[in-house]
Amino acid sequence: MVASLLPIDQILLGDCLTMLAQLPAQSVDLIFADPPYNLQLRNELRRPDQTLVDGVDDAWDKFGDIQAYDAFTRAWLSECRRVLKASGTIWVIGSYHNIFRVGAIMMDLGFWILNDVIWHKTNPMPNFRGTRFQNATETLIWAKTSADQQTYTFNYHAMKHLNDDKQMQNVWRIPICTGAERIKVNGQKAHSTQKPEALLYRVILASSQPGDVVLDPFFGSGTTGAVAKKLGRHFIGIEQDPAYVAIARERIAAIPAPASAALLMTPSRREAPRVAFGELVAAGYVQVGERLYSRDRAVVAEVKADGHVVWNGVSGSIHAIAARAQGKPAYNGWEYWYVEDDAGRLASIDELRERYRAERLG
Amino acid sequence: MVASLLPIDQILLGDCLTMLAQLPAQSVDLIFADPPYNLQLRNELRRPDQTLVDGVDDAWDKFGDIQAYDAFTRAWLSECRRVLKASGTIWVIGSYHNIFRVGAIMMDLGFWILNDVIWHKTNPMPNFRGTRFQNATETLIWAKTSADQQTYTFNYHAMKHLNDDKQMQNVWRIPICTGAERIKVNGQKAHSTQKPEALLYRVILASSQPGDVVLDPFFGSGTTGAVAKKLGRHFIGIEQDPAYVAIARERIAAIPAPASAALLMTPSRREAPRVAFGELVAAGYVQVGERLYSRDRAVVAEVKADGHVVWNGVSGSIHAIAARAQGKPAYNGWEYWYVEDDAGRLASIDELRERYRAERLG
DNA sequence: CCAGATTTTGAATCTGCGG
DNA sequence: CCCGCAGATTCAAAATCTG
Repeated sequence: MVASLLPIDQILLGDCLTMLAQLPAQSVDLIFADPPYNLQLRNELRRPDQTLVDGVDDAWDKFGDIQAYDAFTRAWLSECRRVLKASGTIWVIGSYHNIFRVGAIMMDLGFWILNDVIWHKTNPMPNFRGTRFQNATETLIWAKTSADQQTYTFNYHAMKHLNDDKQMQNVWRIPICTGAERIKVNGQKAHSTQKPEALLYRVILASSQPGDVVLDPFFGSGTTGAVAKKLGRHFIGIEQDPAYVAIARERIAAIPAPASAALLMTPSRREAPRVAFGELVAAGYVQVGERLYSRDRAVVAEVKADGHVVWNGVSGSIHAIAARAQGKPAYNGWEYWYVEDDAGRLASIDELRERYRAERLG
Repeated sequence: MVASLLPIDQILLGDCLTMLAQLPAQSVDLIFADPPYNLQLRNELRRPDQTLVDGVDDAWDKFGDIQAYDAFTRAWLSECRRVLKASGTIWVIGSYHNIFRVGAIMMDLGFWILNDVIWHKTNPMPNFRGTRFQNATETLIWAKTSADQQTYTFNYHAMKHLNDDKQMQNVWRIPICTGAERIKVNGQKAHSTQKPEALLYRVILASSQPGDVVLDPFFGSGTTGAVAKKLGRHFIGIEQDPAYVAIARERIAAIPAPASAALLMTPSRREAPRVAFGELVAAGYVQVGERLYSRDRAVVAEVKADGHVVWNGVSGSIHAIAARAQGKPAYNGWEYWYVEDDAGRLASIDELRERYRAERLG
């Protein structure tokens, strides 16, 4: 739920640390942070045809020394940890110039890393000098607030669906932000490190629910806000440059209202209403005395009135008996047992449960 | 050149720090280090079929606390920096459990990072619990001894040739070590974390010359020595476990005199980029809530944010719903569904995929 | 002996709720 | 806090088995 005092769907103009300090503790569900990378470019870089590469030389990426960068990193990450709900998670993106320092500081502050996710760019800039491997990646760290944190949002099945129904890996092949998506002002890049919406799409879809509040303390051109709005999430942005704020406001305002909530959700099997096997018996979906079969019919059990089953004289839950019949320490009985229909075919009791849920539990 | 007092092509049995201290300063050309990752596994892990995962529970991966791990890391990296020639470079491999600490300490000691290289495993272990993204990577840091170091070995063209004559990226798709290459003792893994030779092949071929000395302070089963010998380099291994030393000695002794490098090369596999329908949604080629039509418009489905579609209240992949709508066991959804363009004409989603591939995947 | 089916396995910080 | 238990959860490649 949204706390009433939160500056929902707003961009706060000001210094990152100052503005973070004004947010209440444990108030946001998700944080995405794209901090300065502290690039240390020594000279201008030219392509083989001698044209100049337009690199990052913004004032916001200049720090006195590495200690100053560490201190700044520790400060904003500490504030983020305070502001994050107990159930929340944080994403931080960086490159090899800064991500190791960021990751070590996150661990020192108590964050517990869930994954390092590799953004593998499909169209990275070449290494013009032939002096190193082509740098085609940036790294995202996804973490919860502590090792002991019990629950956090991970829309496992949404990610699996996005990936052709196979478990999604921690390597994401996504193009850099170019073309119509890249915001330009007078023909120039409006922001030197604008992130692609496809990247935020995965971050937000994976680790938040519709209606959640997503905080981005380095809002820049507003990609986080734009995708949050498209996916029916609220956002809070912090940005110190008025020009970026103006660009982001205009960008987000132009986005139409999100699609219907149902299309934004991927229900988790874990959150489906729990059904005890005994409920199926009580409701007549399974009869007392009816036989349950393993898939190959080698194991046969009998249903008791209390929802337990009897096999070889042993009584127990569908799970306990399925485990015992296979000599395993545990087993999900819903996937093990079948009943015989009128035509003599086997039907899974998991399908019966699905039918019960649809017909009786809405 | 090889210093005469160096213990060339030998495995030194003993503690890593003690043995490193005995090596002369600026004496080796390349270091590859695979230190303990300090995994902190809390419970046993079982696969969905209840079989037990044989995890890493070796004594050598146990540290008192994170400070002890940092101190150890700083100590062996300092020694490595002393032992490395002014023209040498170092590789360190790790996972998200330790690589951020290792990277930060390397920077603190004065190492200058050249690349972070992602080992993208082609056959990683799944996340059996569905609680995170499948962890399919390990990270290598490649660094020179200081920012001011002028020269170092990088066989740019050898890498380019390995990669179908295109500049090699910092993402390497290599299988984990299995099959005949995986050393077994009494049918059990001889070492719990044996690295594939293909990985060391790239490391050594990229950053050393034939005749150079490659040092590995955590020698383990001796993959570094085996590949160094095959590629005509000298090695020095340090290993504290006599059992591992025996295994590595036998392994390396069985390797014949170096063959021509060309015979050892792993041909790079070119894979046609697989595109999930969800990618088109994430990239805005199809909108959330947009309608998909069968060719005759008799079947209409709606697009969800996760790339599944909804038809008659049933949700599933484009393939599953296309099959279901036709009463078939399976169907290729790419050939079944169409979207309506601005002029009201139907356009195949397969054409959209083609356009996406051309525009986004190069 | 071969093709196809089945089983095995891997550096993993891997559950949640109620009593 | 601990304990018990329902029940959700896997992919690619190699090895082994079967017909």
